[in-house]
Amino acid sequence: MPELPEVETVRRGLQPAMEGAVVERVEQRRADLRFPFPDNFAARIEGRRVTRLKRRAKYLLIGFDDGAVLISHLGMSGSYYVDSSGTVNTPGDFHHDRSKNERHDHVVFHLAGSSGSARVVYNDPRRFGFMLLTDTDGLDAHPLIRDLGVEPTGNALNAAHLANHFAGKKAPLKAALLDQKIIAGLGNIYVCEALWQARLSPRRAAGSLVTADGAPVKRLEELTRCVRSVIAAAIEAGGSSLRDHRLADGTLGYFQHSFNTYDREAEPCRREGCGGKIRRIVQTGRSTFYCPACQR
DNA sequence: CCTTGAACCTGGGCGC
DNA sequence: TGCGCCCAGGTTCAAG
Repeated sequence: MPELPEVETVRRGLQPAMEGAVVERVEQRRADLRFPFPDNFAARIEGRRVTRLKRRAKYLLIGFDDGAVLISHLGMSGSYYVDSSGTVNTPGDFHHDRSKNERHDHVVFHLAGSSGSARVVYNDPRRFGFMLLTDTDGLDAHPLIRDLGVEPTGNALNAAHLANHFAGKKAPLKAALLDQKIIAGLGNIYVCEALWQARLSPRRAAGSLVTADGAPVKRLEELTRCVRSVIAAAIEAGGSSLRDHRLADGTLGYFQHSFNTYDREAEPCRREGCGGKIRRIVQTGRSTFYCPACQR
């Protein structure tokens, strides 16, 4: 469940259980996910206190009291869940049926916190996710972090930044917005949704939104606002829950009910007075959903 | 430089 | 019921 809003939702869900807690034991149940685990992975974390839970783009960053940082990426199917049944006040509502998935519980963090013990479990059927270790000082220079573009939250994302990167680009807007070196954290769903909001065709060349002297045109400013608002709304809704993925606290995000394009092929466009039909095309090997009638 | 396609994995849905 | 095919929220690497 992994675009930026989902990872941010995971971060918020894990924070109460993890921040300030001591990792007493780590069960690493296989040698690799997408990449091999770091050498002595469990040993390097056991006994450490979690100081901070952060996020950069789609990366979850778990900081420890010795300066170590665990970089966790959820790939396509990674998820975390918290089992706090050792605590006094157990919500108890997260005990949904996980039986068929348990064989994909690859890592279990056993935590001791101020309010009792908890297990944080990482589950990932397709194993496109991974965990790596670095340290706070080296984090910004880490190859996975170094080249990331701006966060689509906050002020870093603005039309001038996009104009710089879009100028002269023939690549379609869909591809340009998915490029993590320009904006970090957008994925297939939210790119489709932002383009619908901005009434822009995913097939339009990115460079067509930049003037000859490199300035953003009005519609690029509008696109910037749409990207920011779609991401903000999705975070607010707790992300999207597809294919029954759960959030860290066992609940479901509900932004999928707000989709205007994603997975709505042949359904009517929801724009007032448009009357068009959502179409599915394939761009760079991935589905794009859009309304050819109102997105130009 | 750029764009495209395949690869990495498992599981769910659909047509036959 | 079963099999084969297509599809899935991501990223990387090779080839043209």
